[in-house]
Amino acid sequence: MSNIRLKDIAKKVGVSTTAVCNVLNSKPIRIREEKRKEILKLAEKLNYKPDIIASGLKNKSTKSIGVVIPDIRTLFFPEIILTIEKNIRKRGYHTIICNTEDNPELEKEQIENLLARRIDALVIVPADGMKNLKFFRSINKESIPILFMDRYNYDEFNFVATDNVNGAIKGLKTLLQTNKDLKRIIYLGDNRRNQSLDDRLEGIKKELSSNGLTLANKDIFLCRQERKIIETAGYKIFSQDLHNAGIFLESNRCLPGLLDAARKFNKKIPDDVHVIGFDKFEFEICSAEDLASIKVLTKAIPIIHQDIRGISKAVAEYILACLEKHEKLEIKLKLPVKIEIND
Amino acid sequence: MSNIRLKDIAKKVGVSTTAVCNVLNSKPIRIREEKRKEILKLAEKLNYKPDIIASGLKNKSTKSIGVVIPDIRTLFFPEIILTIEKNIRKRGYHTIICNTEDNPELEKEQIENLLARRIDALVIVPADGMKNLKFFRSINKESIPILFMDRYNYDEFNFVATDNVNGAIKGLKTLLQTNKDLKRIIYLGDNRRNQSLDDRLEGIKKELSSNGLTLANKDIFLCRQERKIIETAGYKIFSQDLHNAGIFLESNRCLPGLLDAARKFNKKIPDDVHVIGFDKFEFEICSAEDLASIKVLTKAIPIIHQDIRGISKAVAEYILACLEKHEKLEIKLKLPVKIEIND
DNA sequence: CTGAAAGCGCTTACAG
DNA sequence: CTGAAAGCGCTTACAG
Repeated sequence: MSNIRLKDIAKKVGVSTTAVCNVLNSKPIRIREEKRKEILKLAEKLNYKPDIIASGLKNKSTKSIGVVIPDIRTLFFPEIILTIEKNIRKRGYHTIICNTEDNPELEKEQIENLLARRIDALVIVPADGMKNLKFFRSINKESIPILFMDRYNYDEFNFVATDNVNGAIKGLKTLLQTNKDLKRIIYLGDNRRNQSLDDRLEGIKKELSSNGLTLANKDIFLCRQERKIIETAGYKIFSQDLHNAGIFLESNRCLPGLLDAARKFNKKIPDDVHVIGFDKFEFEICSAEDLASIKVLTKAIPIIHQDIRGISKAVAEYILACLEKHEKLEIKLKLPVKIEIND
Repeated sequence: MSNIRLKDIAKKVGVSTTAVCNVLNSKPIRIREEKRKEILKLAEKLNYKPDIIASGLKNKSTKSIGVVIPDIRTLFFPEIILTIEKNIRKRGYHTIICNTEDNPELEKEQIENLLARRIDALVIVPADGMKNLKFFRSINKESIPILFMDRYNYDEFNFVATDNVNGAIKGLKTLLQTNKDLKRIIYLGDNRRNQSLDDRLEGIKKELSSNGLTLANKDIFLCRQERKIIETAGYKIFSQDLHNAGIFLESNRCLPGLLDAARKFNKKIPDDVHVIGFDKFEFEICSAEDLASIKVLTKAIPIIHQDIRGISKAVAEYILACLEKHEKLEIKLKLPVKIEIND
């Protein structure tokens, strides 16, 4: 295939590589029309593809965007990445995806590697509560645009994310409407905190207080997001009187564990307690227990959907705009959620 | 950060870039020990990272592996990619992932772009029944190792995949054991065929014939893998007498649609008919209907698991071996499945 | 033991 | 209008 170089085409047509390069990159025509056509035809015929590595070395642009995420095995990130990819592909850019396993050391290693690959821009979903803050500060001085996604830090960095405060508020409002007698919220979330998650918690507190209610500390359950551990937290929840209570899930990833717990306590959702949470969820049905747990649900729960498409598009557009203008534009974008009520 | 070049270090230490390059790449020591240490210390201090692009241009190695898959939004591929990545990262390699949307034209475009990026090796899950066969033949002559994954073509290309014939046989055996009266199999699969899927079909035919049974043509349902369309196919299935019949799913991706159909016909699984299929599946519960459909299952169905970890590891090991030996080794690997019976 | 020089393939400022 | 030459940063065969 394309081991064809500019030089090869130049030799065959009998012009300089300069000429060929100019023609193929449609630089102002400084060559006889006849030669120009000949070059284009030959390039076509030989299926010439410029060596992106070589042109990258010269141009300081590799036409690639680094995307650093915690884990690709989710519902959330593949969707986002696919959309980003689609949007930047048209302009000749590719993504290089790196997983950090939510581990700051690996994150640093991955980012350093991406920088050594001379990526043109960097999109980061920072690991573990942004433990690499100092490192992020240092790379933020780099010349390439750096954008945080999904998780953020208000003041220092550019970001595109969900409006988590208002998302949580909207979710809680839905819950309050469904259950007029609601007097108490139980909050179930992750024990690894970051600004996005704290914002959800804050939203709940805020909206409760506008309703003359408060979120008791004992009603905040933060634990590692593993099914068994969530189930254990669920025991504490379901052993209480849940009359007039509702459960707010920081993420619906909590749901399988919560259902496991409900099943053991013979509770039904939403019959015994109303639940709402962020993000769509899928239930992997691999065992009799899974099947039993799913039957705890007598109605689908309402879902707070993040605007995945909106986030992806904003990210792609921002990156392309920066690269086009050769400038690190400013962006602090928080996108609204949509509530899906599943009746 | 690292805009530090070899030249910079050389200048500061007072040696040639050659010397610095040799030291940092631990080439046979041809330099005073004292200088060597000085170079290493300074590189460390300045956090020198060699420019992978520049070294790539010279070495013809970019330390990156292209991975071309139909769609990253599945359960299957993210898991595989993550494992491949983990295994090649140790040796300094990265993956560049491309989605083809199962579209041969896009696939060709993506691969050409990867080649222009001078990737060191290419892993392909070919789109749409290997429509790009000719193209694959032409790139297979390239100097870099090319490996097919998951989907294959027996004779021409190297591959790592599941042993689909025997996987289907094993699955059918399980079904026959569960239901001793089984006399008939209904096969539900994809209408976009490829060797992997044909092998599953073949396995079923083979095993049926060893049991003195046959797969009737009217019992083979091949359709587009969309929930609504599968549901319609399901109508035809469930309107029949399913006494002594079992359903074999080419992929459990069919399951939601099949459950939708079963629900409308008021059938239960496995009470009314036993089902088995390839791959684990997740059910997205977004509506009352989803919830109703899931309740068609009174027991979790047995699952034919592909050896995802085995596939990923074999892929990574093959690639690394080729790159180490500078040779395109041969591999035609079919890995056995595992049956998970969910009691 | 050490370094100057050429070269990977593309690009561009500059000289004709 | 056209092309020779220098350079991106790293690497290596070669000359000292």
